[in-house]
Amino acid sequence: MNQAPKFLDNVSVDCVIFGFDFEKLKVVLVERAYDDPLSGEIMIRDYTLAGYHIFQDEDLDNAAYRILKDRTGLENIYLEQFATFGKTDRIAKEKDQLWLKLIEKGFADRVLTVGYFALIDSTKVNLVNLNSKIDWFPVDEALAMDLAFDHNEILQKALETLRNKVRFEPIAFELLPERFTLTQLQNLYQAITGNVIDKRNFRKKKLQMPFIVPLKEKQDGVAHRPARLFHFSREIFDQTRNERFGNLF
Amino acid sequence: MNQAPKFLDNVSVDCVIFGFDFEKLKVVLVERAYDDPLSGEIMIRDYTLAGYHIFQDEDLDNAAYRILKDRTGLENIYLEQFATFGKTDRIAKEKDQLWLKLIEKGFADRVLTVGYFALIDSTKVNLVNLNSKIDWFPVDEALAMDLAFDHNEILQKALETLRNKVRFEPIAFELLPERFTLTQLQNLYQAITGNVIDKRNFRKKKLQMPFIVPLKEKQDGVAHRPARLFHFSREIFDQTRNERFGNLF
DNA sequence: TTTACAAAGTATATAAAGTACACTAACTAG
DNA sequence: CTAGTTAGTGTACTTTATATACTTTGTAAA
Repeated sequence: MNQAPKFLDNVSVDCVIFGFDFEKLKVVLVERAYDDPLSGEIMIRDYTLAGYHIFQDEDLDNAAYRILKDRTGLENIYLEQFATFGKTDRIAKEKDQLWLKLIEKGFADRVLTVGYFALIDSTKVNLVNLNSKIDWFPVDEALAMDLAFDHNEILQKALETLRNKVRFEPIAFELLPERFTLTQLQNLYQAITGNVIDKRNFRKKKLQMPFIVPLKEKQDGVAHRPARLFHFSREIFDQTRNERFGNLF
Repeated sequence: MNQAPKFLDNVSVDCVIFGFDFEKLKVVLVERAYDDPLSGEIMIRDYTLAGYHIFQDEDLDNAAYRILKDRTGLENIYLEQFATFGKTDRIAKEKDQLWLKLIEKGFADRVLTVGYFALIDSTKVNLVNLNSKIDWFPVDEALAMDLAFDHNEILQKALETLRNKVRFEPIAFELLPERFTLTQLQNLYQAITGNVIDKRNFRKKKLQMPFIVPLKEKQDGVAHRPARLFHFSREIFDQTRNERFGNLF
């Protein structure tokens, strides 16, 4: 509205970047801090998702990829749009208004944001500080924090989408290194869904999925019997996919 | 950008309104027509989804509900946001540019649109002409037409979302009258998914779902043995829902 | 009132998938 | 060589999915 026409006025993108540390599901948050330059008083200190505005001549999906690359250095990452948030009061909290006044001057007061979630192998990434501190947080902790804007809601929805999708699509592998053990995979599913899974049944089922291919290598550097490594073959998955059609409510 | 600040500049909403005529899945399309006022030559004559701009002080979801009410007169309809479309060239086709120049003067040249799909009992609705003709079209025919803007893509994505969701959530009932026969339900599933379903297995399964409750009434006015009527009880569904957790890729 | 038509309604056997459950094997570290 | 830790495995049972064809019940027309 009152900005050089470099960005779209009423829309932004927020990325929920998920990772897995072999124990818990994690998410990338960016610190939002403002200290009064005179008194030094802490006025705002909290966290946001990784978001940004959209350039005029930029495809929506590309804006999300750009944010992801800027923050993680990574390209060719699993990235999926999951929802758009457009309540009129989504940036109306007091601290958010203060922030917009102090820092992000000149943007419209009505901004919808398009939410994307990314799944990354967090063993491969070094988060990039662009002026603001950035770090991994356990998703459950992040949800218990008072995040900026409506980012709690966005994170919650991203998590729900992930929980649902992981049941029907082979996307969990995006959160693991290329070579992983079945225990790691099981722990990942447990971390995402919050359910406890029976080990023998889990392994039986995975072992009969042809796209989960056993490798000759085993883990090393562990102080116990090393586990066999596996990898997920998308080629085999695509070839053998069969759309069971049981459920139909 | 160059409009009184009544609408958001860079965002709109499009509704994919699905219905079912007991044979095929249908969708509401709105005619987009422009005849040269001098020569009378037909310059544009095609169809769009039901869309509109978003008011400054209007929640995104409400914009979708408003569009739905304006076009169908109905409230309390099943409505779900499914995706946001933001390619830079999504309104760049020649006829779309012509349309924007002739009719929708003054809107930004970069507009993202948030897609919603609605499921309505089409026996209950009279579509409302607001200047433009509006009608039901079989979804397969609509997809074969050259719709305005990127509306083919939007419709396609809506259909995919519906096809997926109908397998895991009891939403198909939204497309039927309150009281329906099992054959109607089966035809609906077949229309949505494109699959043929075995009658005996289908009925066996439905009859053991406690939330599909048989009524005493039967069909009438049919020239053959009348079928028993059923209705879907959301209360029973909510009480008896059990989240099976088998699939886990 | 009989007959033809049309859709409703029904059962069983087999295969596949999900679930519950506890011990032995292999490796490392001290 | 012993203790500690995780890897790895099989069976019985239950539930769900799938394949398959004939009888019943109503209307309409002869």
